[in-house]
Amino acid sequence: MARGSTRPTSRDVAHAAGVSQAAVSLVLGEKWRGRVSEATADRVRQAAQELGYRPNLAARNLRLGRTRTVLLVVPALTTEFFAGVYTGAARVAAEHDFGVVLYPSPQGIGPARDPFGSAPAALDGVIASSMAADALTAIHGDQLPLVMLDSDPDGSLGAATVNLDIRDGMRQVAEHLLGLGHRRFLHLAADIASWTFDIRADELATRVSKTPGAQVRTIAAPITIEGALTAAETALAAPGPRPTALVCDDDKLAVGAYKAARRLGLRIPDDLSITGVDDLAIATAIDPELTTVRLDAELFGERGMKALLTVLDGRTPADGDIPVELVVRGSTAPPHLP
Amino acid sequence: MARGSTRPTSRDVAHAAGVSQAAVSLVLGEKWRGRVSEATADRVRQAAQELGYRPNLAARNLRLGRTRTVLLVVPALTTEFFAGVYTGAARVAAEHDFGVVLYPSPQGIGPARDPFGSAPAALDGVIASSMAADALTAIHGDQLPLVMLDSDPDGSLGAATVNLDIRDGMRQVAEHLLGLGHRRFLHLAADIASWTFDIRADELATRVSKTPGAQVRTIAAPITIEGALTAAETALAAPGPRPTALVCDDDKLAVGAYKAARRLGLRIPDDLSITGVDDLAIATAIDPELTTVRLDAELFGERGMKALLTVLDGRTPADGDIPVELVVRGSTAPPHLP
DNA sequence: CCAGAGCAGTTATACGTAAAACTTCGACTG
DNA sequence: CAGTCGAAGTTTTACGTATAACTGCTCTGG
Repeated sequence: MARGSTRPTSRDVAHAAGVSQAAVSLVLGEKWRGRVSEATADRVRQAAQELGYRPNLAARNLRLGRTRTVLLVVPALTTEFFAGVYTGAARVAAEHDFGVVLYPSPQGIGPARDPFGSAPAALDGVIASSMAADALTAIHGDQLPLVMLDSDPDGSLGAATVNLDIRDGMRQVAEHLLGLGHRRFLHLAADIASWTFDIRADELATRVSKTPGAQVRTIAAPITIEGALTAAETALAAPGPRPTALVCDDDKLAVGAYKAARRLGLRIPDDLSITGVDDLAIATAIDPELTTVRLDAELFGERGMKALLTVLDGRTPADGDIPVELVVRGSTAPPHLP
Repeated sequence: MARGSTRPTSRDVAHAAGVSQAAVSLVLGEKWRGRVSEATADRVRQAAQELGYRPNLAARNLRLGRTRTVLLVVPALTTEFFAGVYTGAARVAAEHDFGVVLYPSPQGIGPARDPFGSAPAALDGVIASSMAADALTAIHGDQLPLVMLDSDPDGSLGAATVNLDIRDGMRQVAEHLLGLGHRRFLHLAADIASWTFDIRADELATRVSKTPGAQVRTIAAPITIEGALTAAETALAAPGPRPTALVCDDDKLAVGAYKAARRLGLRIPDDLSITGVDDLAIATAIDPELTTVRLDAELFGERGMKALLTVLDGRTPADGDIPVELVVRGSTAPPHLP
């Protein structure tokens, strides 16, 4: 109060309590057992309370060389999926007295100024989605303990990986549709180079090729409703026998596919079965509701944070993919025989 | 390199370049005009490059007492709306060499450990959505320069405000529906206490009450599809004359209303006209497409950041609401006469 | 009666940076 | 030729914290 408008420091608290700055640090750091008397500790806490003291993080971070803060790098925040990942990661972080800061890979902001350009000094580690891998170089995460989400375990040198078992998810989709009798597949793929999408394509192709008479064609589209709409419309309107099942890499693409089908006068699921991946809110907002692979985003975030904490602890995280589950709804049915 | 695995400091660079640490700071801080010769500056830059030097942010922040980092506080990241706000804010921030960090008001994480508990020392300012006002106390934003988004200009003591002209948006909705001939309105309101929703209710009630024979009933629901579905279903199934127009506080609520209508066998827009607010992706994903009030989220973020920069500059930001626009689509039509 | 051991603190230092204040030296001015 | 000035640095200090190392002081056991 006496020093104008600057925030009180531990020295101010010390002065108010009639002790040294070191004593304040000991008491507030909960490291005072056997060093400071109960009575003095009370005085210190009282003084800190009255002055509204809060430690200066910059100073603490400098002193300790650690920040108990990790960065979560995600693709542009376009869906609630990464909101779930954040929630899970933040929950586990809180249990270990860590904080999580979000860095959505900026669209159109460019590398002009990246807020974490020199952040390795201010962060203890990074959790990054492989879909935002491009942002990683800008962030210089190389110097930091790093956990990759949904990334090729072999390709990510040294970094720990936490993956959803998306291969199994795609297996479930393929078996569901093949079991219904579908043979002509169209795969509406995301046009992003990422392990998680490569796996989808690979698994679908593998399963289909094992079934006699079944075939799959793949088209790529940007993960936006409009992009998917355009791509699906041209593919479905193409000459030759029309596919009876449209497998989409995620729910957004599926929504675009719905719109394409509507434009072409195709009925779902009678003329065309459609599946997605994610199980976002839109999956049940559309009519008919979407058959899709449910991904547990929160668990994904939790596992990512736990893995990072393990790395920070100097140990190697055990791996093991996170199971996923096919949710069958109204957008899939046996194909109409021509 | 010689010092083991620790990151190089400005002192290491100085040693490598054969100058003092101060010289390094001058050169790299671009403050060396007339203080250091061109040749020496080159040597310093070269050495920094070779060592891979990057300044320690904690030390810099401590020294300067500023961080050029602001915090954006948003409600739980459930829609792409706040992704747009972030994008806009980050773009303006980048132009001024600032960084933006996201703090999604945690759901279910509780105040156990909030990563910004003592952050005032590590942040220069805060931009907060009024929908996340509860998180603000946890963040102790009171001590920091603060800009509120969509908050009551009178109620937010001292803090600057940036608002969407949502009152005008609701006026457009009301006039559109009244013009179509609707007289029995149901208002599906968000159950969050926030200026931006209060204004919606107030404006709608005002406009409707000015029209002879028109009336509006209001029900509140959580801003989730399920919550809206339940609330809308009970309200629409209630005895008495059914409303012909359902005005929703945002697009998510509208999606819930669509599902309720579908369950009750009501056709949109023949039996029921529905409107939303936001113009999210789902607005055009559903069938029929939703008549809604388009909010320019990116512009909102830009204006918020600009206002904060003005405050940080010691000046008072000029206000002026951001215009919004009604987008008429297929979910509204004249009421069927009974 | 004195060595040693707790107790209850204090003093001093380091983290890495930015910048104010100082130094050195040659060139120029009156 | 004394004095001044500018260039090109260097030395020093401060930011606020955490903690290692130190200081008295009081007991206690042998």
